[in-house]
Amino acid sequence: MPPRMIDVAKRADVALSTVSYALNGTRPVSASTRRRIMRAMEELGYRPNALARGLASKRTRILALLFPTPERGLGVTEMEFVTGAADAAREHGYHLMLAPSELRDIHELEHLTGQGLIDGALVMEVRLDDERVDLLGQAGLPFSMIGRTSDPGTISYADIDFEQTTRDAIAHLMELGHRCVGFLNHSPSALSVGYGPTVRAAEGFRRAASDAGIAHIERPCGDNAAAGKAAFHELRASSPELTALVVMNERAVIGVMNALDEISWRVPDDFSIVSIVSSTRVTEMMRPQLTTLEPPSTELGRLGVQILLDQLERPHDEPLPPTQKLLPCRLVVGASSGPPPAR
Amino acid sequence: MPPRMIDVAKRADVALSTVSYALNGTRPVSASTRRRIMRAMEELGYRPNALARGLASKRTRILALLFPTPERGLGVTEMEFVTGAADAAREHGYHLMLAPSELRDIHELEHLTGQGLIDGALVMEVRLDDERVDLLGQAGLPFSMIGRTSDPGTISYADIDFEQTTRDAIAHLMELGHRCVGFLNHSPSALSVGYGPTVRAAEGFRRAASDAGIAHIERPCGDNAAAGKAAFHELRASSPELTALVVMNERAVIGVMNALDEISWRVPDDFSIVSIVSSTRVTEMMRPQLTTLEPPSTELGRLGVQILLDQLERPHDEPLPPTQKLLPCRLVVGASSGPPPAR
DNA sequence: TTGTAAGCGTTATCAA
DNA sequence: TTGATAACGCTTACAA
Repeated sequence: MPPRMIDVAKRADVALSTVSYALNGTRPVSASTRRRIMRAMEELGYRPNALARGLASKRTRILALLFPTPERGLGVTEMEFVTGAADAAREHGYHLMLAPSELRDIHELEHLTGQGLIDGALVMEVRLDDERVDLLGQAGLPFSMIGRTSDPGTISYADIDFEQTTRDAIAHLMELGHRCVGFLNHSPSALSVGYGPTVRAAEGFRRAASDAGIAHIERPCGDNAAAGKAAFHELRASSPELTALVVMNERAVIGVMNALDEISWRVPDDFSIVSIVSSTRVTEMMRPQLTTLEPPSTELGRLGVQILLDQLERPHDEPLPPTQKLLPCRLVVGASSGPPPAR
Repeated sequence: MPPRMIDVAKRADVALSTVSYALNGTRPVSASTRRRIMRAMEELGYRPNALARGLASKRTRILALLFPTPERGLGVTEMEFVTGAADAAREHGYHLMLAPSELRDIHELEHLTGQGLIDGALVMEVRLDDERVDLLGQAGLPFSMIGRTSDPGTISYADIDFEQTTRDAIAHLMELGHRCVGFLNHSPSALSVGYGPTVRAAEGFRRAASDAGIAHIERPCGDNAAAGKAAFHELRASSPELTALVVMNERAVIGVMNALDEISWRVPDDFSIVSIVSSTRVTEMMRPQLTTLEPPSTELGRLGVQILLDQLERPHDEPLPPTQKLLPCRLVVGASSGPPPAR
């Protein structure tokens, strides 16, 4: 029912193929015929059929976004990955398809790649050792990651610079005078499955603390308020000299605040808190507003797509050096960090 | 390079079409040939090409999710719409494509619908009067809404029951003894562009208050803490008898809490707050934890897809009564609502 | 129950 | 600079 290319061709009085060439610029077309063709297209309200085009050209201009949906649901940061990626894709004339892939059903991934529906994939929530990445590699499907495996090799990625982020958090606290800073991480299970951010933040903190010449006290912590509260109490019992905490756990940090309340410590007078890799959308909701190292989530989403498209649109014979980028978090000073108490 | 249907046919020693019929169940195939075909498919690792299938059958099994990205970004609730929709789509063997559509670029929508790429669309963030909805209607593309226009007619939708939600909020507060309850809504601009939830919540609150025989005091409010704070002070100045506030504005509610702090009022002893249509993911982060009417976001996303698929998979000759569903929010009692003070 | 063949709407090769 | 026409990989009448 919608006009086809042949209809345009007839109306412009040219061959079908000429319309195709005019449309794609794959071959020179004289200015006058091009004009006629364009007019015909306008008049008919012609839109090229994406399926037919994809079938014939073997390029669909569709990208897949692989995102697992963890038990707890996704947060603001993840939403920003998605919108950033979707925006970037659109700007480049691509579509973004959502592929909710649990790590378990690798079959769905095979299904997806085998369908010939997508030109490439963007992988979110990457683990240090990630089957999906292996599979995509085997499938020969171009892809990039938001995050990275332990050994990315020649795979392109955009990730947060956790080394820098933990360093910045410690530096901020040391400038304020703190000399004993703890680190509250994500859950033990995130750590044990090798979730990238969890592992790298721990390593980064360790190194940064050691470089700064301060003791490093760290703990994983369940992703909920109760766990955060318990963790704080334990941390304080075992390390009473602690004057500040770097927290990479949005759900637990509230528990820490509650624990402080319980012992009538005020933030930041008696204790300082810096939340890392958490959106200000969230930390603004807390009182006092948390000092935060905010991840460039939207930017990471955009970058992930750009990196992928670089691969896709590079001529196949050229060498393709992977693009691997680490972006820093931005320090947003709130009201949860101040000089240590004179105890 | 990947195996095609003809390869399967040859290996199973049947005609190409028989493979197709076996695959789709469009026509009876004897058990034995079907077995041979299945085996051949397995052995070859055959995956049907989605593009070719779509081109020939005029059905792609791809759904579009239309979501505008407002200035402030999307929140947890919106993310849940997305994951719910994506999950439901996958369960039914469909793909979900993200179409970040600003209201302005109606052209992109035309582009999308004209491409023959999608079977139907799911529209998010619907306004009372929404061009996108009009356009989809004209384009003849099946679609459903999460939310609804002022006059949905025969368009299928799943939306929050704002009437019920505001009623529940007021009922909760009245049970506690409150007799003068105010309502803090979204921004004036959301109201003026006719954003569905904003308008309906206001209407719902008005009716519920009137039915309950209490005064209704309401105000729109900018989506940020400063505006929330100012709004509270103004509200209190003009209506000093207020003992509680129903708030449908996640970003402003923190400002209200700050304002209460300023005048040394404690929550809930001196003043109660009920946050409506906001995720517990967010209200759990606040101290005291807010009493909330939590929207069934994931469910709405799922339902939106199901409703759409009902339309799509119904035989075209049958009459198709639209499915229009309103879902209630769930009351989660936190620590921000209690009996009114004995002033 | 199975086979044959005509599309589906493009791209891209080969000629002119 | 342009035109025919063979793929692309499948669905679906129409025949047998």
